[in-house]
Amino acid sequence: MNLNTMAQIKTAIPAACCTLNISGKEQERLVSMLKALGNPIRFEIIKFLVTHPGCITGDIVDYLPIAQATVSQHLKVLKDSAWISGVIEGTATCYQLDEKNITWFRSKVTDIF
Amino acid sequence: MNLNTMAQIKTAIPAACCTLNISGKEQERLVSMLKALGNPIRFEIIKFLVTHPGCITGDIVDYLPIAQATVSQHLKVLKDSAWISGVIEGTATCYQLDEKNITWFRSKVTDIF
DNA sequence: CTTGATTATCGTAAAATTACGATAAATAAT
DNA sequence: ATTATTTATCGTAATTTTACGATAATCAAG
Repeated sequence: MNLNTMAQIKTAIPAACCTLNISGKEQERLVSMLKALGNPIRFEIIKFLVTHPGCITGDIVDYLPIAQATVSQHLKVLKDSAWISGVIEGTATCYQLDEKNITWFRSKVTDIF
Repeated sequence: MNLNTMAQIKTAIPAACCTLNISGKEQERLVSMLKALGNPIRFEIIKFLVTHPGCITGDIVDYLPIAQATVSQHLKVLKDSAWISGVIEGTATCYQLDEKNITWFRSKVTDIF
């Protein structure tokens, strides 16, 4: 195959703006993170944690217009998808961004898009 | 405020790995895109379109293990969130990635994460 | 030990999503 | 004109998500 043929192929099948070169468990993990963040309340929680690292559940409950039980449920989704981690401190739980996984998310998105 | 005070603040409130500097309509748009992509079937459709640009609905239906009506519904979600665009060609519809919006998505993610 | 504070979980209701078959609409082919 | 092809939409069922109050569990404070 010479350069001319390559050029023809490039004309026939234009290069996409992204590769989406991902599969298997990595893809599942990424889709899970996308799904978790694709909710307005959970997105706000992540934003809040940027400016309030190590805050406790009650702080987030005070900030949001929804019930404590619902906030706890959203926190669980964010924890399960590895956006955040929680550290039990006495009777409270301190939450913070899971920087390692967020870095992974960022690099995966920039890799495949 | 001198450098010493700055250092103290930096110790007290460590810089987060991300800024999440987004709000309003932009945030809504991003959350909508995240939500749409946070579904295994729709993620597969986007992957398929990378290697099959301009393919028609029927091609995607053949590729996926779900009914035509369901595929059409997923395509609508992807269209509404601007991941893809469709061009009617006779009785068929050709779909392709919405490169402009995908580029916007990529740059927003790299901006705020 | 009792009380108060904090949070996760349970049970459940409401809303949204996902899925399908059937059908309609639009165009192409005969 | 009739028939075939293709896709979107409608109606609806099943599943999942989201939300809430009530409760249980855990620890701190008195």
